[in-house]
Amino acid sequence: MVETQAATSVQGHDEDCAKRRQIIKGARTVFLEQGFDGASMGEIARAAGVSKGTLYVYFTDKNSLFCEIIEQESIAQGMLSFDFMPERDIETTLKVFGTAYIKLLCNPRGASAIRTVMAIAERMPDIGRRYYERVIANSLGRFARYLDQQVKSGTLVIDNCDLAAAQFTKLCQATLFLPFIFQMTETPSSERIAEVVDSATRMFLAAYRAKPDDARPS
Amino acid sequence: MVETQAATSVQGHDEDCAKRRQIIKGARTVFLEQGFDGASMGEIARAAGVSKGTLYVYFTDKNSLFCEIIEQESIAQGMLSFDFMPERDIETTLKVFGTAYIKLLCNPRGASAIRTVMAIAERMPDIGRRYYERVIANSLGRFARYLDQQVKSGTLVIDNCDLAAAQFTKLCQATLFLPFIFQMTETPSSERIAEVVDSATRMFLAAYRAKPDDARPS
Amino acid sequence: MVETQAATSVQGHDEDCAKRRQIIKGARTVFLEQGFDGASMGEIARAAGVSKGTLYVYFTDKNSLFCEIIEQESIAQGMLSFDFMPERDIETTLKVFGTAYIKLLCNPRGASAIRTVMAIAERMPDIGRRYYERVIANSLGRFARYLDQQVKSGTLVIDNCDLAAAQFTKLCQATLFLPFIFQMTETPSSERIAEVVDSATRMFLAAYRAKPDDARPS
Amino acid sequence: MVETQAATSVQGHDEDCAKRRQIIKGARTVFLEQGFDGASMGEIARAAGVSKGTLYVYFTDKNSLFCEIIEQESIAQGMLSFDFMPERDIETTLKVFGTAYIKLLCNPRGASAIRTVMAIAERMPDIGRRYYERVIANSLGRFARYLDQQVKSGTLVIDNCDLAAAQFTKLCQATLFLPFIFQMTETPSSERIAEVVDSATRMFLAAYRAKPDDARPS
DNA sequence: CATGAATGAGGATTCATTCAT
DNA sequence: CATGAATGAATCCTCATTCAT
Repeated sequence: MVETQAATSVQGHDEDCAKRRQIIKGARTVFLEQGFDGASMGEIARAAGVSKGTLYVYFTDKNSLFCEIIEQESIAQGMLSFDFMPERDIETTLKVFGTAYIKLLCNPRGASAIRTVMAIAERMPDIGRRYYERVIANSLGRFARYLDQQVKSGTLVIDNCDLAAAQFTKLCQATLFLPFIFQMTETPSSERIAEVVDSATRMFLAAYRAKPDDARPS
Repeated sequence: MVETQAATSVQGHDEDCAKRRQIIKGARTVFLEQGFDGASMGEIARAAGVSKGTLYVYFTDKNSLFCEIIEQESIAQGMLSFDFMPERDIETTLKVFGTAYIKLLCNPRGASAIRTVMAIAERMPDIGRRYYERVIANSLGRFARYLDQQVKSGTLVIDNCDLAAAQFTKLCQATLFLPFIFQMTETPSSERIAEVVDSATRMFLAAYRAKPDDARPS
Repeated sequence: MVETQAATSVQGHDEDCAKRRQIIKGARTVFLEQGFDGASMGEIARAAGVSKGTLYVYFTDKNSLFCEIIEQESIAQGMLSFDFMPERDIETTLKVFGTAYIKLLCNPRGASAIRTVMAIAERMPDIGRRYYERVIANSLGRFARYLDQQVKSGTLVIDNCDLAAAQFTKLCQATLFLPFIFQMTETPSSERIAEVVDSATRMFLAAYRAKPDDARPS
Repeated sequence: MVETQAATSVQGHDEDCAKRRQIIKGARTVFLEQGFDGASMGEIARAAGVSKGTLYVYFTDKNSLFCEIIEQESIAQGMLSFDFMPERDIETTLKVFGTAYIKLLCNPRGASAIRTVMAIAERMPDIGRRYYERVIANSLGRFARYLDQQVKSGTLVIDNCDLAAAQFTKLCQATLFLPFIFQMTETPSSERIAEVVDSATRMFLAAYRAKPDDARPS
């Protein structure tokens, strides 16, 4: 109510007023738990602690509320990104990245988002694409560029860095992701993650690390 | 309602009479195309060419019909399995298996099933688990046993064959599976599949093929 | 349940089975009493003695139920038509027709239909047009053709029979129709109707009856 | 909220302060365009350029706002009335009046008002009655009094001037009003109006003009 | 007074399920 | 057994109305 805030508080219910955030929070819970069809606007309203009518003050319909949730979720996950510090040795970098990546994928929230988006991707392809681009392609792209640098600096020998990036992330998922997403296990322990990521790193480096002979072909 | 029918009508409707199969066929189409919530019993009845009432003669409710579909689908996919001919050289075996595996995963039917089950796994965890066991763990298990044999026969050196099996299948998915399931691309071409599977095979063998030195440590 | 009926009973819920008629009856009451927007599907269901769901078995939506009501109503009113017996003397014919016409217009049911259709004509022009053609233009047209005959037979001298027909029906409405439709009065008594129709007839004949001189211009 | 405004804000909101007029203007547009049920308070607020809350400062509810609109509209139309200059010859007077009357009835605004009121008359009979009295009975009454004068001055011979007044206005509507209100045609052209009004005038005078013989029966 | 955010009752519509035939 | 008409609960969404500021 003071002048310093006046400029931003005028904006009405379009940006990020408290109610809107409150709704989004409730909707995220319900949508990610129940999926698009499983979630009802009534339940969302209850979860958010507002009336059903209020939902429609902030979002034109169920669809657009859902899109907003996925959008935010994908931005949030896309931002959680991984610093590839070029000066650090490759092995450590791979392990740190792989571990962080798996922890993102194999926790209840990340898995819910993936499941929910995957489920709806056939009927709402745009949602699927946006999510893929924001969350998956984005990390993968940054990782691929890191690999590029390493190739240029002679540490690695890789033909197709995009493929290599995908390969590494896939290797890290090995026995962890699918069992988790199909509800076979709880979130994997740090030990199991470390084990799988170590193996992935070894395999990756075995395939792509520059050999001494490569460097000195003369 | 007359006696002439009594004999046949006694047998019950529990096994696999034609009507039941007909219903399952229609339901599979609709469930896999639309997902659990998207499918309506009316549409299923229409697709199966029976009345809505008949659905309830064979299945107690929508839920149990869905379970049956997924059960059958998972059995069907689990049966489509891969012959690991021990006499064939490893490289070829890996490539043949990898290619078949990806073709199974990245075609509309396989993807629909995975999507559908993944989507529901949070609300119906049993379904998720059964599917995983039947379809994924099953193939993976057989592949792991094949690797075991190869380890025993000295062709490969693998510490954890379950992990290795998962690694190979994951490597084969590298750049193919997710873009497909998130609707970024159509079913990948044979060429692209071959490329990715070849790279996976190379990487796998680089890591796990027995080196000449390994064999003669004595 | 006997064979003689088999052929017609097959038709399902498309033609005029009892339920459908029952729904239409209830819907007519409610729609004509409350107008399109004022009527709720719940109230219609209650008035028809069926469940809300049943309404949608027979009609795709509120709109099409409404159209059906108006269609039927307009057909019913259009069929109530007026015999113009050429052999009867004109004066009697006009009085009989005028009286019947006003009784149609100025009774609760006819008025409700006109009101309801008029109200919706701006948003659903097709409904307005169909109703006008079926109910109004139809009677008017037949009356105009009767006048034509009388002109040809020398009894009347009329330049524009369509205009004349409209004029007569309007004259008959004089002080009756609007007060009734705006709820100023109950259905007018036969005496009042006779009075107005007599006056209309006199005026019409004063303007259009062939004078003796017209017939013998020689 | 400061004292400077106190003085003016005391006067209450009952009469015709600017805000109130502003609301009425917006509401008229929306109500006449969409009908009572079709109009939403939100749209009215938008059309009036005030907040929804303000509507309820000036009017207790939607109903009473609607009544006010119809009231004002009926007054406005009732005032648009027709000067019956006694010195002008009857034929001209009738033609001028008939033409003005039809132009009032058969233009979008007049038609909207009639349609709107007619539509609601069954559910809100008072509204119907007030409108009839103000708009229809009023013009008709003044016209009837004019006819009275003409009867007294010997120009016309009319038994029931109220009936005659209604007859003339009805004759003028002949082929024009109903087709227009049922959306069969656009606003009729001046030529068509002139044609119908001329015919009405001729017919009216043929029936009611004093004949030379009438005047000198003695 | 003026606002507009918030409400919740009510409306149209869908759909899993039942039941008389 | 097979049917399909009938149901009514549940869903999304709208809108008149209220109230704190």
